Amino acid sequence: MATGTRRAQRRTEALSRERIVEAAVELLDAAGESGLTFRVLTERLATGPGAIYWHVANKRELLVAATDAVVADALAARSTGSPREEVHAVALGLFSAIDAHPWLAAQLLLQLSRSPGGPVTPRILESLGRRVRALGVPEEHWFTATSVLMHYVLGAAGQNAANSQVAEPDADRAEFLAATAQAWEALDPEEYETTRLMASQMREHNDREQFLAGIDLVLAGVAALYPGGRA
Amino acid sequence: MATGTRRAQRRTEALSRERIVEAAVELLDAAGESGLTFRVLTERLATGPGAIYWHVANKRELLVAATDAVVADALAARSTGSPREEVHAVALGLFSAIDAHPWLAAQLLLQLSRSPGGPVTPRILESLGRRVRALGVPEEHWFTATSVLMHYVLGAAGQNAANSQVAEPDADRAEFLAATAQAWEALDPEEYETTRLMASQMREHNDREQFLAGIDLVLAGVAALYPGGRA
DNA sequence: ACCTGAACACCGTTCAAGT
DNA sequence: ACCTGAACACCGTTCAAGT
Repeated sequence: MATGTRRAQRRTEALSRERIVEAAVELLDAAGESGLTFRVLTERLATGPGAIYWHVANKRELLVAATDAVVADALAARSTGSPREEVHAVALGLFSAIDAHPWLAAQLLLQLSRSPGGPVTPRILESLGRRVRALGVPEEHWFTATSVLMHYVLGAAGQNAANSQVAEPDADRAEFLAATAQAWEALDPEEYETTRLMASQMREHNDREQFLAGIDLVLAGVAALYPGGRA
Repeated sequence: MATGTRRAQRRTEALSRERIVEAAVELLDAAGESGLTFRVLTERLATGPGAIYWHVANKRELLVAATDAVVADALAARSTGSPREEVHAVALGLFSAIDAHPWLAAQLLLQLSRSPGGPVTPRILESLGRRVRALGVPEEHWFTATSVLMHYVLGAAGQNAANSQVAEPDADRAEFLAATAQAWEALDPEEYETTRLMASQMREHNDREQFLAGIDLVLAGVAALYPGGRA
């Protein structure tokens, strides 16, 4: 079940940027961002650091490439349906990818703000923006509507992923949620009245259904501001 | 204008957690997250690393404390007005704080997902959640509506902050936006048709007005789903 | 109780040298 | 063109020792 420690085996294949990125994703999946190290990567690929640096400029670029590879894969499936259904499909695709690769959320949020010229931002903007167009939003508001959608999708999916990130996917996930809810309920009743009341709501939250409720809230706003569209 | 290099001067005051956090914020403001180092911090405070570790458990805790201090300050002002106006005020307060402390965005996003039991998440949830309540949203939907609002506010503000982060606030900001827009316009016309069309929209975007347009989109969704509220 | 500072284990990155 | 591996500068953190 665990990714295990395979090393120095397939020395037959030559090193390539692709194989490096593939190994990077495996390391990230297995141990999170701190698990990706040139030392470990070097051992896994049975080479020296210089070999990796010949194919990749630096660690930042490697993280961008790993992120882009996973996102491209997550957005590859072409859905067909009403614009609303397609938005759901794209959002769930990203949700699932982040759930399967918990390190992805932080990388996406960082790269979105730090290097919007990189490959990842356009990929996500295009997938969502196309459906926003199809909803009948006027062109000058595409960017606003798409931005709201994108930030919610990534933020909420990231929050969800944190829950499964701890350890085993099932037992600890509920435990993590319960611990968070408890922390909120222990807050000062006067200063944090609303948060305390939201805690119970939060305890059984964070699955796909709750996630889509947020999407539909945004879509309701779109429909209200731009009537005549076809959701 | 620059924060400059003051060091080893005020040795009179004793070391305290407060002074350490204060110095940490200064270093983060001056040089971003990579500028906060125990070596530099140690020099600035004219002590050894052991002294800092006596007041603070580790670097993560120091970042949480620095983030919390800045956010608490940003949310301190009590606004009065319609729920919609108050949501605007809270959102702009966070927007301004992130603009003034560009490292804040990444920290908020990380802490939101990695440690929602920490002090920062409840602070933001409470500020926004209280106004969501006032909008007339039924209790079982407070969390959804507040989440959408929160993720958009932090995501969009973070994206905006990246623009001023580069160097000088004025000249380079427009330059950064233009470079991003150009990168998008250079994309493949078939695969990225919508992103290319959004590029021009994006070029003069990212100020307060555009930011608030996203907020109003969410509020329109709230009003549509829960009529009878008073925005 | 609070601080000192040398030491430890580790990191990303470079670069002369090989093939 | 592609790879090796020792070395460099730096990091967060620890801990015996001081006051």
